[in-house]
Amino acid sequence: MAFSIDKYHFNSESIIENLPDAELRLLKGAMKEIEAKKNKILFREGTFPKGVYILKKGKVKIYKTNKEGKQAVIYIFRKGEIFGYRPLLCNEAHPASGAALEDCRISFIDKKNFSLLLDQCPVLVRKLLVNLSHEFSVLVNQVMIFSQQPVRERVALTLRILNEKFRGDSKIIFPVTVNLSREDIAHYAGTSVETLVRVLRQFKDDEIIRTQGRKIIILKPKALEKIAEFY
Amino acid sequence: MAFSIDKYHFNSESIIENLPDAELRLLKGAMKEIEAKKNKILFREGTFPKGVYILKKGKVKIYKTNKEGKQAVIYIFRKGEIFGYRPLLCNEAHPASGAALEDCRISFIDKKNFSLLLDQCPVLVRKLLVNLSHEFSVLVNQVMIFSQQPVRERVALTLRILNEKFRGDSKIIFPVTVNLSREDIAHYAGTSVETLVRVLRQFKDDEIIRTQGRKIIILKPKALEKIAEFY
DNA sequence: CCGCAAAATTGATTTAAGTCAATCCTGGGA
DNA sequence: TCCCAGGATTGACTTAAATCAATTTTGCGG
Repeated sequence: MAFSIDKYHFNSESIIENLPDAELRLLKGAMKEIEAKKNKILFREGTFPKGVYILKKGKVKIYKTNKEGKQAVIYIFRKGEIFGYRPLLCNEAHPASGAALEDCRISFIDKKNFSLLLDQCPVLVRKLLVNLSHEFSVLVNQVMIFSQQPVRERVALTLRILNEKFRGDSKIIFPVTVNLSREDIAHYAGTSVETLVRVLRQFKDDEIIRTQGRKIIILKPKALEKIAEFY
Repeated sequence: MAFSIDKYHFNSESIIENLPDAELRLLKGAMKEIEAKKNKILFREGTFPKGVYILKKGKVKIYKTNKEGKQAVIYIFRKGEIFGYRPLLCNEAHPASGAALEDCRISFIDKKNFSLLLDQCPVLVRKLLVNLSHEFSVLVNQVMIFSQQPVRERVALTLRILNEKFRGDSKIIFPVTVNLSREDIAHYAGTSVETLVRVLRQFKDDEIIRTQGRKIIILKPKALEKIAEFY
């Protein structure tokens, strides 16, 4: 089976894009524009959701903190992605926290409006269902990787995913510059900072990546796919 | 935060239970009863879904196999649970395989009928959306655990989950007898058979569990929760 | 543009858990 | 009921990755 980034990437942008006019109007009407500075926490694990977020600019990380204070990054959202609606749908607390990795611009739909939207927009409901199904597959893949793959493979996959997250809108795929702390990357790959750095060094020696200060420039995303490929 | 098994357990039974009469009739009309002997593979990872399964009797494991042939058990379904509909909704291949752990009786709804059902049953669609949201939270928790927790904690949680899966319908909660191969349990906990057995030995010495042949009798599910609790 | 605290890197050491190997048990089939 | 192959268990050893510790780099705030 060939590598496909879709197995590890949600791409929820299409939800809003292909909505019928009537539903789109309702959706836009319910939106409120908000700003979030870098490091701003949008919601905390264990709290009940206040609404839905659609990211217009910037990046947001979803993470869990264990009792020793160690973080596990579950997912990173890029521009265009919609999030925070899941726990709202099933009336549960957020299973994880969300924080801005960069200065963000966000369209926010509050709980009440979102609930009304769901009643009035059957196409939206179906689209959310489809999206959630795909997101689920992504998580299944992630569980498998964490439970089975060694750190080199995990880091390779993480970088390949970040390549997707940090590439611009243009079709020119590389080289992509990833601007994220070693700590966040390590926690995304499920390893320690030191171990991450050692793997990065290997990749540098193999000329798969290059670094510029703390930025990582991905030279050969295909090579990363090859390392991460387990099927 | 107190331990709650719901964080690790889907409990999709309610989907069918509280459906309006009209939708329930449609659903029942679309169902076909099938049998599956122990070890029968219902669907294979990478193939396209043929329909939806509602488990009437027995247990089914969902698992992925990596290129070295090693399995990761993602989830175990018990009587009453509905599965296999996710990839159908988003038109994707199954991300994992499904196999009967015991002789099973299953209600099956084929792809075409299920699609018709979705168009005619808005309540069902909403219920599936809610269920999927909850399942997602469960997976998020699982990713965190695998990426951060040591093997003792993982095994404790796995046993606590199996306690839930193998308890009967009665409200008498314990002692529950878990009848599953060491291999399946190890793959569920994301460890090797030998390591699993060593942890089981500790739990036996601590009188948290007892074994009878290959069966595991869970004496103190609360103690397992305590070990598994990370929040 | 300078200083410095925080972040990144590298090296040394420890440790948790996997692997390999040998033996024991057990439950299903003849 | 007994046999025995596959499953479970235990012990010895290896290894991957975490932790600890010291040093270098970097980019932000004044």
